[in-house]
Amino acid sequence: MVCTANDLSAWKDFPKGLRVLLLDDNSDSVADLKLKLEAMDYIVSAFCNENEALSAISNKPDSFHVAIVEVTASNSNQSFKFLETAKDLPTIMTSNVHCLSTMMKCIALGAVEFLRKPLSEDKLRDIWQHVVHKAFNTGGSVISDSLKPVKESVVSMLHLKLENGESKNANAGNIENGSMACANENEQSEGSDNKYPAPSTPQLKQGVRWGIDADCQDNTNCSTEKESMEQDGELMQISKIMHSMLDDAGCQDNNINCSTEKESIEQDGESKFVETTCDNSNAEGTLQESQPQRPGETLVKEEHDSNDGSKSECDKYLHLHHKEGLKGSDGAAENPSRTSGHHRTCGNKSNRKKMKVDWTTDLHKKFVHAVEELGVDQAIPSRILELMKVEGLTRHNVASHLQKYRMHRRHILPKEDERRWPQSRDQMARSYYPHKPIMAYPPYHSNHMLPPGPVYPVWGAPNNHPAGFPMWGPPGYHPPWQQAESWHWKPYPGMHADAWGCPVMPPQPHTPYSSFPQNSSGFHNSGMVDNGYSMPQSSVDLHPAEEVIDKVVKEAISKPWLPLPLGLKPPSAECVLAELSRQGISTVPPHPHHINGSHHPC
DNA sequence: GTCGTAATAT
DNA sequence: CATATTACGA
Repeated sequence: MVCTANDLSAWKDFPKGLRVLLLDDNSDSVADLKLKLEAMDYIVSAFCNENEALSAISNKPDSFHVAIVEVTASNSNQSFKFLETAKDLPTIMTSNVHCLSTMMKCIALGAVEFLRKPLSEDKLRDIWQHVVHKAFNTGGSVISDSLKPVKESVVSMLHLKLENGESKNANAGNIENGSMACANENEQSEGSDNKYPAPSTPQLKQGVRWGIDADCQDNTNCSTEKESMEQDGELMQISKIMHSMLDDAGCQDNNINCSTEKESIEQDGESKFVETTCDNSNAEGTLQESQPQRPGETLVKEEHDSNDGSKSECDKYLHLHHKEGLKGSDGAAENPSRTSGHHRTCGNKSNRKKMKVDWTTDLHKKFVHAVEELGVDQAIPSRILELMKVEGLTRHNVASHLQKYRMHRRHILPKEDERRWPQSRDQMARSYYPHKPIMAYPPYHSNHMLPPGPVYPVWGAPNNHPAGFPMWGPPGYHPPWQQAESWHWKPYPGMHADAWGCPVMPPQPHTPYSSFPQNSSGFHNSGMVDNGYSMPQSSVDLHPAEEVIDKVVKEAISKPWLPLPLGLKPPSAECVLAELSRQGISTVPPHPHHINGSHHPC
């Protein structure tokens, strides 16, 4: 066993106290069995007569947890009668007669198992499984008091297992809350022989299996592979129980959804999903637009995706509720379907896993907004995540999105810059001056600057969204400051046309970067190249400066093959050589300015 | 451990 | 395709 010492101790006497009804016409056989069972700490009540046994259970239905009944050619009818009568008692049939039809009949009549005689200790040792099985398969609410302790013990043991063992799943602690209504975390098991009160409530018959899943009602998946395999080793059993519990927990935990089949539930705290899926919590349909639970808060919702029954696969997608209707914003338009679509998709079984975030317009807006608030350079996943306040989003999601976001910006901005400061390329390349024209380019520049024909791939191509909006488009609303969302390509339709000529920027007087540097006096020419010193003040806050510049430079250097900015003529080889030699000659330019001046030759 | 990045997987 | 995941370096 994979148990640790603790586990072993826990398991060791687990069955202790379980009451076994033994029925066998042969007194010798009975005595033998009784001894064996008692040696295993079962409490045995032996009967050699069906009637006695029947009366015993009828008088005290909850006196036993499990029964072992021998069936012989001669007493078969009585045995069957017992079986039928004691339906609520897990009954193991045993016989020397290994007749298939007899075995079949026993099982058909409700026997939980048929054991061939002789009954070795190995066969007897684990009969408790049936008790546990029953305990866990009884409708959660109806579980008998007598079975509760059993369940509790099992849960406790599983706890140990979970905690000590490999799969420490966060939910472990909650297991009992979820599925097992009655379980408690106490480890009370050992000790008295009466640990397990006999069953008092007639319970369901075997059929129900993992009824525990009750919570996950609508889902077919929930029951997926619960095939029956009663007599497997305890590992099997445990495994099943664990799964069941975990599933259950999953269903309840409204944070978690489906996972792919990677049963690993570890899933650390990071990813949680908001809308739970077990369709219990809140019907998204209802509240979706009505009102955000928290202002500005966005929920992410899942979409059941391809959860074909068989596969446990069940990717969900996060969606935000468009509750915060930004007016008219594109948001509304985009996939409405999802919003109200199906919710359910309970994360059944093992599925609680990765979800895809659907970066809808609104969600993206939030993202952008967060980025803006943080400042482009200070926007880091964790902070963004905080600002976004979108449940269910993980840092990874944001990081991933941020990565993409940055890439796009990089692609676009740099070009603009270069256009603006044509020469910069050479200069920078020479490591002249990393120093920037401080004028960080206002993010939105990109909007305007974009070449009429998208030279570069545009991020949120309209096709993405049904609505036809580029997700990036900041259609109506612009966050206070820079619209970093320059992402979108055409925030201001029509305006961008003049990319070059006029910065058609949205009126943003207060914006740090209110005007385009391009024309403005020496912006790049003089200022930038040289010591970042001189210029800086003018541009004041232009924070983006350094970082951005670096990026630009990097880009230019690393991707010389990219089209040069408009109006920029690639430096001729001569030019470059000349420049180099010049520098070489001049050695270290005493004064940066000097160098600058010499720069323009091209 | 987070963050950024790129490669890769889904 | 858009994202997620992973791995690696900082």
